[in-house]
Amino acid sequence: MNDKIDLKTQRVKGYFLEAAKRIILNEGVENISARKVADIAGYSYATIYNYFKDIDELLRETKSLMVIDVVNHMRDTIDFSPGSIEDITRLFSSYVRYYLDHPHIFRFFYFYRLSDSEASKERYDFSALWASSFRFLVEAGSIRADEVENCAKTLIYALHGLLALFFSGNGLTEELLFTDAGKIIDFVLRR
Amino acid sequence: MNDKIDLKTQRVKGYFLEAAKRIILNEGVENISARKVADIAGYSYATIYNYFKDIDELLRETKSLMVIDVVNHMRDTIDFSPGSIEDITRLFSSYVRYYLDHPHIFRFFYFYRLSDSEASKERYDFSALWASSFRFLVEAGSIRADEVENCAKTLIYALHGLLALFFSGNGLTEELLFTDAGKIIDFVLRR
DNA sequence: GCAATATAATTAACGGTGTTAATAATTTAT
DNA sequence: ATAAATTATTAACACCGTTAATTATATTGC
Repeated sequence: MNDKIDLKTQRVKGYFLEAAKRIILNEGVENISARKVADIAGYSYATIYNYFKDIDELLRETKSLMVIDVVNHMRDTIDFSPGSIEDITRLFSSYVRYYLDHPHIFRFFYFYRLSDSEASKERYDFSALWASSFRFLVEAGSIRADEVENCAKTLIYALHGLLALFFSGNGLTEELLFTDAGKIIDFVLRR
Repeated sequence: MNDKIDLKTQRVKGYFLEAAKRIILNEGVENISARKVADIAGYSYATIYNYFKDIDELLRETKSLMVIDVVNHMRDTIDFSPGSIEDITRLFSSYVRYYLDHPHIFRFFYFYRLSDSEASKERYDFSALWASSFRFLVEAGSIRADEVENCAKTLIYALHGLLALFFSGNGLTEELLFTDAGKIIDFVLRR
């Protein structure tokens, strides 16, 4: 009986989470509000507080769902076993392109501060995944085996820095973003 | 006569700007409000709108002032003519340390989205400044002359990526930030 | 099936926000 | 000193997150 209640509870929570996701995707997290979420979900605004402690908790759970979405998308569309530097460039370009196509997602993930909690301690360490993609460079003699991790880290952080700078609106244009990204990938991998 | 009016206008604007700066520095931009700013400045909240189109304009001008402050601070405290890789490491460490000591400034500069305007097109391109700091590495034979710019860019973007990731609250600890920063600086400059 | 109970959803309200219009106070010009 | 222009203030509006009290719905025991 309790599991039936849980099922219903989870369903209603899902309505709110889906609504929040839609608003963030279309309008950005800065344009979300309890009223809007409740409207789309088909409930009154105060009902949210029967399922979430506050808006922050709603946003945290929404983020968890959206992270899964992004990871799935990356897995499906990006080839993580490159065989050449051009492949790696394409790989990183896809990554950058994804966030350029979905600016609200980037800004929600990396610019919007959720209050700290247990859940926020989840850390997704992709450096191992990236590093494995770089193995072929060792065999090709481009970099030493013990440099793989640092090489991957340098690239990831630099690209994230470029993206963050671009979305912060401090004057970095999309064109400059791509030329600098290319320069950096070249510099790190090809010298 | 008109310049006297302008002087007074600029003075009152300054009171609001100083108030905004103080709040951002102490509480962060997310805790600013027209009422708070006016309170500190010693005016009523609606008076702001005689001097600024809206809060966004107030924040944009506040940011301009704060950028000048940061640039001055960097000029005064950082030695931009390093003679060794250790010096460069120290240089970047100071840069990182500054923002770790002033998280509200970083978040205001890079996480808070001001609506686009003419003023927001100001772009501060530091890469030339950084690049000049790297000249000695060419003479020392560490990197080629045509690599200086890419080398500087890689480092700056990577460090900014690290900082952005840290302040976004996605699980990067201060400890990991410093170890990774060290690894990256080593990887880029020393191999 | 019906009453009692527990659960869920709603409305009303509070103190906060940015912003505007109407009003009051002050300074400037004649 | 009075008229005009400028500056500052208060009142109001529509929005926000959140809580308490109230209503509606569903579940339980008989």
